[in-house]
Amino acid sequence: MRIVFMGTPEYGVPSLKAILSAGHEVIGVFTQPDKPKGRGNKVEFSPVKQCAVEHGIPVFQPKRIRVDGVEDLRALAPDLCVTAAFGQILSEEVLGIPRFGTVNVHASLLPKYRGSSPINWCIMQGEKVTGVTTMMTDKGIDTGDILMSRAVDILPEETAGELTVRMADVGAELLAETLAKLEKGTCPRVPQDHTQMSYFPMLKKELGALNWQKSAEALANCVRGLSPWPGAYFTLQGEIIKVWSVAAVAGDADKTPGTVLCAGPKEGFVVQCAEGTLCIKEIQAPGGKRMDARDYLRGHPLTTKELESAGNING
RNA sequence: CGCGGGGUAGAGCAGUUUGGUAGCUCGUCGGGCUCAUAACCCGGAGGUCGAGGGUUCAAGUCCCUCCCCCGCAA
Repeated sequence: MRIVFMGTPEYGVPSLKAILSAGHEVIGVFTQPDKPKGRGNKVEFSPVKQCAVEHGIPVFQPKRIRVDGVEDLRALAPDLCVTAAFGQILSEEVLGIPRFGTVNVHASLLPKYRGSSPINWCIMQGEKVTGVTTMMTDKGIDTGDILMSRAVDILPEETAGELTVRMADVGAELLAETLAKLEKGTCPRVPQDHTQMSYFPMLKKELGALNWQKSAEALANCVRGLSPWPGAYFTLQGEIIKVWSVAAVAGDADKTPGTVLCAGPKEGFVVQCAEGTLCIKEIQAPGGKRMDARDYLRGHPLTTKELESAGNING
């Protein structure tokens, strides 16, 4: 088939490669425009664009595909469009261009976890299992008919970043199978059970503020689910401390949530939560690099006063 | 040339403003004390202060160049 692929971050790359190695003709790749990125504001290609360039595939980078990408897409006259974390919403006009429609590789078991960051939200909600779903895109957000899906276990300590890498591969496999079945005309297609749906919004920085009024368990999920981006954090002595890894410990110390129970190179860094206590393992101070919380405390000792007053440490 | 923080002992930091023989916490090694310890006491090793050049009687500290790390914004 003549396929147009749309995707942007790392997550989409395995899917693009899967389409290619399945022998399909990828006649164009749409990806987000190049933007100055990172330190020094250097312009960098998106991972998907990089892959496309390596394979000599024409790249299109409209600011808004439904406005200034329509003509390019129409000119390509694709049989099918495939999207995987493209980052733009397709209009009905765009969806109407490919003969056989548009297939999306979504990183959740639909109709649960619709939205742009399903992997993060699954972990934050404490899910043990998630999955990938291939679906026909329609005008709603992740509301189209389901083609195929495959479950993926969420490992106990797994971060969103790590899980994303695995999901991208599973998604690529599932996509290959879906395309094969579509070609043969044997692909299942069932509408979503909209009564079972859930939708989660885009990630915001503020989501990472650790709220000690929650349980240690919930906070641990939050840290995992927001790693590596946007990251969880709390403030200490006026500085934002990014939290990379923690461990929820059962048992209460009968203190106000937010109280630092201990903080030292030997004792470790433990904070009282609404339920249970949270051992803070890896942190990162402004301008510094990621390090063991105990290493940080060697150079930044907390006074007894700070140790005993709740509220000195908060989101 | 987007904004900013930083590179000092194995680890984390102070010291740089007001140049003058390098310090703290921890680890490590040796010894001691204790039923015991994330405990305590005594002693020791370990640093070309990111690199190069300059100013000076004297540079971690002042000036110039370069390399590397990190955060924000996007």
